[in-house]
Amino acid sequence: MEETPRPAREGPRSKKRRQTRNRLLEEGLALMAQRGIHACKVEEITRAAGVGKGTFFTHFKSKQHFVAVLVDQVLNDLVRRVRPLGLSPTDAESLLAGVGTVHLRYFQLRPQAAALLTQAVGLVEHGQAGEAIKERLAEHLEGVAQMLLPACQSLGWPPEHARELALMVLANAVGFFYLGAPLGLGGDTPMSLLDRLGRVLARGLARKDQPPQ
Amino acid sequence: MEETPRPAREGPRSKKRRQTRNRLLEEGLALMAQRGIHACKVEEITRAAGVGKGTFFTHFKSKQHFVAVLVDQVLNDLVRRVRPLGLSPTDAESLLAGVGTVHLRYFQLRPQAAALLTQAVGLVEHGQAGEAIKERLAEHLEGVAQMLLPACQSLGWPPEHARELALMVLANAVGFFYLGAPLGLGGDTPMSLLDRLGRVLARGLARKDQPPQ
Amino acid sequence: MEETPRPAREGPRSKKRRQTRNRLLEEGLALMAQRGIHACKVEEITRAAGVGKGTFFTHFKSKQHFVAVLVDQVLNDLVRRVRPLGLSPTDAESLLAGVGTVHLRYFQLRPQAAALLTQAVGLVEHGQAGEAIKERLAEHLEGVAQMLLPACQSLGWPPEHARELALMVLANAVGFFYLGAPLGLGGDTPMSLLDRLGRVLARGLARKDQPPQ
Amino acid sequence: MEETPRPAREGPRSKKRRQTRNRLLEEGLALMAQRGIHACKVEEITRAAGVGKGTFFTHFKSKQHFVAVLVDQVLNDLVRRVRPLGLSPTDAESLLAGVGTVHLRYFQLRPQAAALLTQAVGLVEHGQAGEAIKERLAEHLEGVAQMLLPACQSLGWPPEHARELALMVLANAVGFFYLGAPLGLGGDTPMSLLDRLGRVLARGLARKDQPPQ
DNA sequence: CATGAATGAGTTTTCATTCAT
DNA sequence: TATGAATGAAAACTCATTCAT
Repeated sequence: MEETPRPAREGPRSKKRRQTRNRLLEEGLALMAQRGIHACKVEEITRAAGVGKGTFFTHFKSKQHFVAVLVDQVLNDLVRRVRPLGLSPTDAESLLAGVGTVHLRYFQLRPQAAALLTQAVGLVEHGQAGEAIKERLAEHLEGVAQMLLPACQSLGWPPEHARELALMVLANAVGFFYLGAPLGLGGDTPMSLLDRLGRVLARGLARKDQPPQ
Repeated sequence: MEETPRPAREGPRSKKRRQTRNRLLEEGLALMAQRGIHACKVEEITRAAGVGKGTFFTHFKSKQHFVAVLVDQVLNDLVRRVRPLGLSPTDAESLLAGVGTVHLRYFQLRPQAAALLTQAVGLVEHGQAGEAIKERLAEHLEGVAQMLLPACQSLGWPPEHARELALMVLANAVGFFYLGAPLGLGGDTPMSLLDRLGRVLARGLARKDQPPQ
Repeated sequence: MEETPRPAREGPRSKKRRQTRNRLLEEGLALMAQRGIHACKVEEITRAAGVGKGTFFTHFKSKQHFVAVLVDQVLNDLVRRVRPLGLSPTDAESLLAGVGTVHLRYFQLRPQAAALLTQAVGLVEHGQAGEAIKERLAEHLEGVAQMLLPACQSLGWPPEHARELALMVLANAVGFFYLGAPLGLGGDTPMSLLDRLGRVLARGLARKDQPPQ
Repeated sequence: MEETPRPAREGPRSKKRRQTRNRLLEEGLALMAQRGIHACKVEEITRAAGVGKGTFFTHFKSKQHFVAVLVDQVLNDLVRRVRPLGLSPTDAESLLAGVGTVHLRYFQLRPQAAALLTQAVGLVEHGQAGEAIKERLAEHLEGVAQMLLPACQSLGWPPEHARELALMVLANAVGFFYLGAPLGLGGDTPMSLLDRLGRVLARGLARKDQPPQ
């Protein structure tokens, strides 16, 4: 992932080439999020990027691989904000709250990323690019789960289900903004409320369970 | 929504016709969830339902309308489980916890429903059927928001943002199982953990905010 | 081969359907022979047959399968003329001469068939349809070889190389008219000469070898 | 034909350039014979020759012209073996037998040449390069026909049909190895049998025609 | 000259939808 | 009403060819 697909060679003079590639990714993310992965045609992307149709396929083996690269980028970007939280040691609740809040803020500012991730999941069963997406997603969740692992114990959450915790955090944020977007919900939610939602998981788990009845 | 498109009259004698329609919806939901709305072809659905391809279009104006009907059904079904919680008065936390838990349980048992709702959102901008889906979704959230309204006050949640609360509950459940499914997450989560997650929103909100530091 | 590919069911009322299929094959053979298999586009064939482009693919899984069916037809047709010669017992030379002459006459009258067979060989390595073509061709040669088997002995031709004999007869005729066509050769060769050429293989083999010099 | 297209002058110093050109032709012949003229992409050829894609077009005006050059080369090569037979005077039968045998041997050793010639015929109607191929082929046959002319009389073959004789000899050999190749026939035919086949035309024609029945 | 990045015309194939039977 | 044959608009992708470096 993330490397040039056809010929891996990246000449030094081709700074322009990389710029084109980035423009394609940028415009592609925007268009796919806006109109849907399927409704968005390759030619639209190239037109938006100001290059010929064929150019797309010199950068990406297929439309699906393009999506896979996009997913990879988004997750890399996301993890860059999340990881730091795991480095400075805090109590379990603060850690989880931080992670939740960062997720919500991230996708509030980038509803495109939420749209992309959600729709990309639909490709997971189709072709090798789909497989790549699936693996990347699994890897990401695994990473976040590792981060949350220390918190599990003090929250009384079984560590073998840490991945579900990570999933819940992601699904929360992604789902909220993906479902909300077309309904005009989520985008304008005040940050104070959003933060409160972000902390909710942590707080809810932290509170001592009363006898379940 | 929910009415036969071409001839609006639903003859009482044609029980078989309704059966066919239901079989189409049933198989369609399964196939669309499994293979994706786009990858699932009309002919696959009719074949699975044991009818000719043309029959599909005597029941549904288009493939998109079919999806709209499916969405309508799913939301009707969901609301049928949720509504009762709003009728017997309880405290805010219990109400919200109940709603959350019901959502999670519902979609754990029906990952198809989660897949359908998520993918249907991608159609929202396309055509009149998309519009219908959007409206139905908005209406649904509005309904749940109404239900949660009484809880808002005691939780200190601004009532004009009740819809966001409803959205969060739905997004939680739908996202968790839709993203989790291809990764093998969520489906096997023990009910005890799931319930804990279901209550999390309620508990997290209920807990008194300490001074934010 | 030779059967409807997608859905094998052939309703009784659809005589028209089979007519369409035949028209496609007919026009396809003509166009492919004239302009080359590659240069001949599917849409040209359907246009010539007076049907929509999509119709082609309801009859044939792909363009290559179409060619495979065509090859099958041509070989069936050819064998229908050749086989009778093997039934009435004659001497080796007459048998071989007859087979050679029939081949030449056949392809003189049907240069399209020669063009098709030749070009179809070029597809042999590509895809499953290519495989089918290859097998059909092998089967055909095997059949002719069987026919020629009795003649081998009296001609002193090793029976395990009977297939080469069959190949030579076919290659002769096909090559002659395929290479000759664009040069204006072959088509007008008087039948008397053609027959002489047809007998040539038989006579040449029949003649006792003098001590090789 | 045979001259470099863009700049017709063949600088004496650029030996390397000619080497590159030859490598392209060599690899091109091999690849086109192996995978088919159409399936073989320009880039494959340049890659095999170890040069950049653009280089191809500095040597050849187009892919089709490349094929034309290849055809020209093959025929030149072939004629180099055939011509000597016409110089030392022999009887008609020996001449024809020699020509036939040389053809068969030539293409048995060079199935690539057979494949190329056959497929090149398919280009004959397309573009100016096709025209060039056609003319080169006609010229070649004319040449061989001239060679065979003296034999015609004593064989009782009408001299105005000498070109058909030449065509038959070529078609024989080319067809045999082109059709045979994918079926595994021809390549291993023992030389003794091959020579017998090569002489067949001569012998068959030489024998006095009995009253045709 | 050599190169490989860019290009877009061109092709096969798919599939929702229509409609005659 | 049910059917499945026919349709053609689309869309991804290919690849010979051009051209700036």
